[in-house]
Amino acid sequence: MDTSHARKRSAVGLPAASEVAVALPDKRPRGRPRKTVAERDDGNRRVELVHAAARLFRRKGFDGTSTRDIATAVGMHSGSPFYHFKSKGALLYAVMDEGMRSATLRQTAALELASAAKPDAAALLRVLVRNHFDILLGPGSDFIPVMLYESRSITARQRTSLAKLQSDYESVWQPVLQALSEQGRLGCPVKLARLLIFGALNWSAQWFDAKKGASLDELTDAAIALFIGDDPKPPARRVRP
Amino acid sequence: MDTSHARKRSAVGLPAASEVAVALPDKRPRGRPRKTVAERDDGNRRVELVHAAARLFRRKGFDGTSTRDIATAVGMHSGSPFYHFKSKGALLYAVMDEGMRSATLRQTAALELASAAKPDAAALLRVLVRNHFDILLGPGSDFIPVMLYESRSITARQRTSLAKLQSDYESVWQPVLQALSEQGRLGCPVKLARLLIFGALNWSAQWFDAKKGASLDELTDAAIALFIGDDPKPPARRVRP
DNA sequence: CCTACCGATCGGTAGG
DNA sequence: CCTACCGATCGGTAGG
Repeated sequence: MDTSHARKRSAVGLPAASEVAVALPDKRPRGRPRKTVAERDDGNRRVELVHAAARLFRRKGFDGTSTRDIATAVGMHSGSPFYHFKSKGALLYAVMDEGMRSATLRQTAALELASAAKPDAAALLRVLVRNHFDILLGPGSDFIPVMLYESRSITARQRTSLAKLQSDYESVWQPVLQALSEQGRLGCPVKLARLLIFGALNWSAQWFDAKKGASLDELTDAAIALFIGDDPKPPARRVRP
Repeated sequence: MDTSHARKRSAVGLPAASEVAVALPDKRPRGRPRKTVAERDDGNRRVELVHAAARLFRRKGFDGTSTRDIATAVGMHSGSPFYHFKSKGALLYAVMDEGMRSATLRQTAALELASAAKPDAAALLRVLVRNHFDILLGPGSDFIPVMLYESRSITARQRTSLAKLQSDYESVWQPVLQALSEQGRLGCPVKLARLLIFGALNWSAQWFDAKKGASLDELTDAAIALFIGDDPKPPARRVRP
């Protein structure tokens, strides 16, 4: 995990004009030192911006975050984010796009891994739910909450693109829910079940506190038990004695 | 339902200065006509402001709504809302406070009404869920969504007051959930069940569309079936043949 | 990516 | 509740 966006540019930049005093004699290699290729500006300043934006958009909302806030968070000056993104809205969309793609990839991988054990549908749902909680509440989990709670601020065109990504994410769940429904363990139509279940999970972003209350494992147990009943499931494993 | 906030004040106000030409001779009863007592300004301009604020805060968010937007919505000029509320944040809190009090009152009344029939806990849960959907998605239902999705913008002190009101609302549900839990129909601890159920319900504010898809009755059936299983429940009643 | 800046908008207030 | 206004802040841009 890259945490380099914590450094402040100004701390290693040129001295302020006021410190340079009058005019320097015209030596050749003066001014801003040319960066050796890919030394500082290896192009993932863009990635840093997206991460900082995700964190701030989540904490203060899109409208409550200024592009200056974001610039400051990565040690840039106020106009510089617009060198990387043509607008504040483009930054928001980048957060959402990255969040959705990464979430779908993680779920697909988790499902593939779990499939080796020939699990039943309930076990697969458990995998999806547990992963969903991790995506939503785990470390560095600002992207999906922003996606969920700031979608009001994207354009119609962006909304269309995002709907495609959301549908990709849903389609990972679809066969699992379908199987459970056919086993009579869902209690209501698949489509409504998906919406209600996503709601129950997504809402946790509003109240979950990693430092107290249930763990993500306990949360997963509770959700599965609530949705598909008290069927075969491992005894509640508690980490602390 | 009062819809008078749709009228524009300017349409019945004084002509603009440019239309009055030079100086009028000093007749006595000129200028703004004195309103007969309680004719226009019967003090519920405040209520209109809260309603307009609720609608706008929901549609555009707190930070995305200007006090000028709200003033315009009720036919006031830009500074006038501050005659009724000392700040924009006070308006937000008024929306949330009103929303929570009204929700708790409605649920308490519904529960009292239903209790006449000596219903079991599942039937009571159905009443609460159905009412919750109505509060959240029915006509004029902007207050609770604002409360749910804009709480980031209130002060710590306001948050404390609001927590009390939220706890009042939860305590209406508590005995019902407790009873279901004791009957072994909940599948997980009451506290987690409440959080997950509220999540499933509250999330509907993000996707529910009154003009298509399930009705509130169907939604209620689905939610109950998902949470407490396929137990005694009336056959799904469809309005359309 | 910085510097310097622009026009627009915002919450809020004084004084009537 | 209106009028007239203020200082602050905002997204964004030109020009380097």
